[in-house]
Amino acid sequence: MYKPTTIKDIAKALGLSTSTVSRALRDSFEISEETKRLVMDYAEKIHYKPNPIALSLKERRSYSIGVIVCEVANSFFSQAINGIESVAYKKGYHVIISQSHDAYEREVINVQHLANRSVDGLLVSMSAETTDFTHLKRLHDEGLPMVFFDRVIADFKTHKVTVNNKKGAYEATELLIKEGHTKIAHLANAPHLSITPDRLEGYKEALQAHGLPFNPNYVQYCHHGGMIYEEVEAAVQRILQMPDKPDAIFVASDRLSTGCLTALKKFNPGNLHDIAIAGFSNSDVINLLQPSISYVRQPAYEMGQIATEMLIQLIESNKPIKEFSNVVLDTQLFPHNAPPVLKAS
Amino acid sequence: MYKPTTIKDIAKALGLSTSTVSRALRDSFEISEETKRLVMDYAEKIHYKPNPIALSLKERRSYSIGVIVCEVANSFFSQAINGIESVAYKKGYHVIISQSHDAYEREVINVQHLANRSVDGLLVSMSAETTDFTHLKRLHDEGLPMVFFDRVIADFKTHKVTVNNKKGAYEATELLIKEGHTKIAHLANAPHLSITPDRLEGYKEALQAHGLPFNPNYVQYCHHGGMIYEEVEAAVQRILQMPDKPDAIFVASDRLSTGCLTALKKFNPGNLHDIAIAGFSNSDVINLLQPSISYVRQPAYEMGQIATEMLIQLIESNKPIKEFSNVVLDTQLFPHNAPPVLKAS
DNA sequence: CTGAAAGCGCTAACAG
DNA sequence: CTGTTAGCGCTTTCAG
Repeated sequence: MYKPTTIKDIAKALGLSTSTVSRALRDSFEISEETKRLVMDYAEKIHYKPNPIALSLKERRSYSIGVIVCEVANSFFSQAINGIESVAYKKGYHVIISQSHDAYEREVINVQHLANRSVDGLLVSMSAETTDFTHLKRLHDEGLPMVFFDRVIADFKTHKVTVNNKKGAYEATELLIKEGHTKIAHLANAPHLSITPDRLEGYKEALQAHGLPFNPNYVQYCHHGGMIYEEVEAAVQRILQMPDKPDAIFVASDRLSTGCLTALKKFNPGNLHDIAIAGFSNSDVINLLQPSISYVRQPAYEMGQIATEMLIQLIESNKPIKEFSNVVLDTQLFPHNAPPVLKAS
Repeated sequence: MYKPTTIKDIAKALGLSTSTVSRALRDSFEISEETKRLVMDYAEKIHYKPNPIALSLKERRSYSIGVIVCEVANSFFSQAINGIESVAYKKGYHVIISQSHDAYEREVINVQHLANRSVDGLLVSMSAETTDFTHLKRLHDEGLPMVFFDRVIADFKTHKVTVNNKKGAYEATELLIKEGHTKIAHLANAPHLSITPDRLEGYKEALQAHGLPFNPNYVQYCHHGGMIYEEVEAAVQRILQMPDKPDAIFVASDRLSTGCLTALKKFNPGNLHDIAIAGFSNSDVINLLQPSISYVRQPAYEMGQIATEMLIQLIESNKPIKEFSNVVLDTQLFPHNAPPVLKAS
């Protein structure tokens, strides 16, 4: 059994009291240099490390923050996590990641698991399935700091970090229009996700601005956000089989974009450039894909950083915060013939 | 400030002692049904949740395991993490992920951070830069359970989970040979990583088995394992500019594979099928890449699962374990014209 | 059946 | 300058 050395061991070995040892280790001014040296040297020698759990219990905080995303095996989220981690570690916090796999039940369990006082705050991106927010609301009401990013909840009084989804969608759709496409379908994410209506709106506005009709049948939803490939394939198939077959698709997310390409490759192997694609994606191999696609990239790393800074500020503030900000960053559009981005952050 | 309810609050509210409440909550046989009901109902009503930190302090364990990988934004590792998470959560453990970014210093800091009694065990995949293992050795000697996966340390007495790297490399190289290539270069990972000599060996053996000469110049190392794109690009450039220019490349890892393709696309835009590629990769969009490549896939999810099961077994064993196993799984080869894998696990 | 008290490792008044 | 004591939330003897 792992039995780490404690302050008591040092005290006993040196014939001092635990409080003296504690103070010496924290370099307190009320301890003689001589004793400090003695204690420090001995602690060093036996590789003493304070027990963070005891500290947490005393200080009533764990210096850890929980992150809940749908999955880490997704470029957007893994980049966001890199951003989260970079500021968390810099400020002395651990990061505990958990995945909802876009399932409501998993989300509830994980949130419960993380909460219970084992994290000081939560960074949340909603699962695609979730429509009931009481599990989060309750914890938030009890005082657990939370910051939402990417997939947010509209009426939740806390900080949020998102991108301008409407604008990103508008630009992607407009690009397709400018390339000469007129029958543009939209492969959409789960309907109740915050990002879904925003992106739909941008898509619609771009059509309207360029005098193209909006055809509701052209919008196909994927309720599992691409987590189930078959669902994406079915949606793509519906699009391909429409009487008035689209000549382009605007795709609403990373996983949907790759799923869509896979499906197109399956249904249309000889004729990949039959349909143009523009979609949200943070993949770092997007430039290597075939058929080549235009894509909207979100500043995932920065989003993670900002959300974490906000959360830590919330955690470390001693007066209750009533004013919440909603940071909205811009996306970046990469037409499919643009030079490749060589490095993902 | 977040102030969760404690057992004391319940005791006070109900006019009981804390020990009675504690026992009632754990459904102890020595508490009357009536009292139990009273306590349970009230606890439910105020959403009482035991403080896991206090529990950890008492039980001297945290029910959390630390994972250290180079980065999560890498298909192999994010899939492995999914496997880790799936068994960890099932057995009631939290997973704390940290990334070394293939830098020695980060690895040391993170391992220290995780250890110190805040995790019950460690799941480790070495950083590409690390050559000194004392930070891990010491913790292990002090009794912290550890399991290595993928990138292991040869002389470290603990459980390990790897794939048959030599065989995977052999098969990939052989495939290139069977396709008619005779001048096969090898884009290799950092030299001191365990997987590097193994994969090099498989490459060499395949050449030899088919009567091809081994040309040491054909082996180009990337000391940062692809984390720095420029390094990969330079290596690819050296390969392309060789007097006896190779007609194929066997690439040793995920990040190198995509980096290699990006570089080829840059140097050779018109002539992508000039050089055939076969490489290790767990990307789920590999079938969409252009130029298309053959790839060796590792059972990342299973590796994560097995490693975690072993670790938890180590943690929960009360007698010290002296016999360690080295699980070696098989890789799977996908020729570049094979039907696509539709779902990543 | 229930309560009082000790202790997990650490810090922080409070005394000397 | 150093020691004693109490307490963070919880479980667990040990006493009733």
